[in-house]
Amino acid sequence: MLNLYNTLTAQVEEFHPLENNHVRMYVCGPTVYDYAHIGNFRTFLFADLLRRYLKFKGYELTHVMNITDIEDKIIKRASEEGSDFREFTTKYINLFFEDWDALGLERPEQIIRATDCVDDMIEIIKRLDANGLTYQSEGSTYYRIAGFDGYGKLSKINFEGNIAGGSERVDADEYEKENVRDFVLWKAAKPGEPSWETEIGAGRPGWHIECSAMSMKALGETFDIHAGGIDLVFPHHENEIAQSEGATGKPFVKYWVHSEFLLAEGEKMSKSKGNYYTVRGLVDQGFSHRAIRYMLLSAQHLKQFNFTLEGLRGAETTVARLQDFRLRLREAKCNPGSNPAMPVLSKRALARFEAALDDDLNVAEALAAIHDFVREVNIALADGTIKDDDQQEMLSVVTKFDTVFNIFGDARQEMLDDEIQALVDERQVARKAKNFARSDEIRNLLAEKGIILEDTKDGVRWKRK
RNA sequence: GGUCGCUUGGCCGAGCGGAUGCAGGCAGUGGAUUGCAAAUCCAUUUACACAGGUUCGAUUCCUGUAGCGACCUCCA
Repeated sequence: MLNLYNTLTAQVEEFHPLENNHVRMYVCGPTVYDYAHIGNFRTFLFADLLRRYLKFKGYELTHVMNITDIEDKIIKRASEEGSDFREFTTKYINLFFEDWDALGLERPEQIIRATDCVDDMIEIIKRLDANGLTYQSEGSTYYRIAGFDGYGKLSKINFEGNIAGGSERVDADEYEKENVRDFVLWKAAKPGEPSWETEIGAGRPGWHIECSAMSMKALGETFDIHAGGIDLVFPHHENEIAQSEGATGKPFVKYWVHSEFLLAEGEKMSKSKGNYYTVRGLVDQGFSHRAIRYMLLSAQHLKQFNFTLEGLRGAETTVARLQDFRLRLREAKCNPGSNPAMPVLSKRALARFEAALDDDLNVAEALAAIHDFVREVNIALADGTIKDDDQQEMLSVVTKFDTVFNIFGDARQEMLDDEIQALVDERQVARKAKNFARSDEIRNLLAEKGIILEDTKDGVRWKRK
């Protein structure tokens, strides 16, 4: 049984889908005005892990993600570039999914652009209006939070002792509002900005309305899981609840799950501090996507996690070890038959793996189960105690682990080109003849070409640096 | 100003009131293995921020201090 910490109830709860075996999940996606950074991807990788684990548990899944493609920064940057905002955002959406795919995330069943759902937003605003939860001011439409009883139930903010704008992040662009915490649903059109002609006037969507519209359109008025970064709890998700429940009168989401912030070199990532990392920036430095994936997944989502380059170097080694392991296991020449000790070993590893992830996605413990399994199988491979049938079973265990983590890499062995193969063969001949001078010479030569050799009892193996 | 979280060995990170594992990974060191390597395996170095308190016993609970971080309408 999967247990998850639910921000709404502030406790760990057993997960039960609302509808039989079908899980409906919504994840707040990117705002596309720049390259995504690794902090963004921590959240998406967390959602990917949850997604994959739900499927591992046998649930059917409908996972929806939005793309925010209309917003102040987008408008500003697009106009600085002199491009249409739609073209501008399309460019960054494509770049975003290049990173997404390279990091081995599965695509959600539906990906929706905010600007493709303007009609749905208007419908919700009209319903809110009918329920007396909106008011107009200077051409914009606002949400009146005083009219919604449950306001604050997610973030549990004590509004009494709080100073609106106390965070120094004051919005300079203030409109006339009845209450400082009221938020805009529909912003009045301004000259030079994109806008839509609608029943409630010309304008563009507020930040929060898109997620209510898209999630309910794709998943229904009540669904199972809503995920996102911790910073979205307030005000974004609080306001989504106000909008959705204010419109429908039904509970919006059963389980709210949030991932904590990623720190870099011990501090909040920021461009000015020089600890700001993008996926492609790290790849340019020679790091692999798989190591980045491993690293960002290696700490539980409710913990702040400190990203360091040293740690990433370590992840690189770890991930190479896992890939080596899978390859070695696949290629091992085992004797026929089976060893009854082996299934015991894999059952124990899988049980530990699942128990760990059931415990609010304790990835550290799940990875420990994987690493211990790898070591135990390495020993069995060296001893020759692993037989043909076991080999297949062990490989399928690895595959099971990997459906959730996707960190072992591709076990397919590519072919060497003829010239290199000839060198490898020549070296084998030299070794048989105990001509080690020539043998080492060839090994060094291949190393320069980026080919690392391993002499094993089953023959020579090679891999690329 | 209000609310909250974290602090574990060189680094990243689990975990628990003491009885058979002071996880796991990375780095280092020593060893096994290897023609030598690589890979693998084995061993291993003052670990639980600081000061009090509760307890027979605390790294694990409580209080305070310090540092770091989060939210209080840009933010994953």
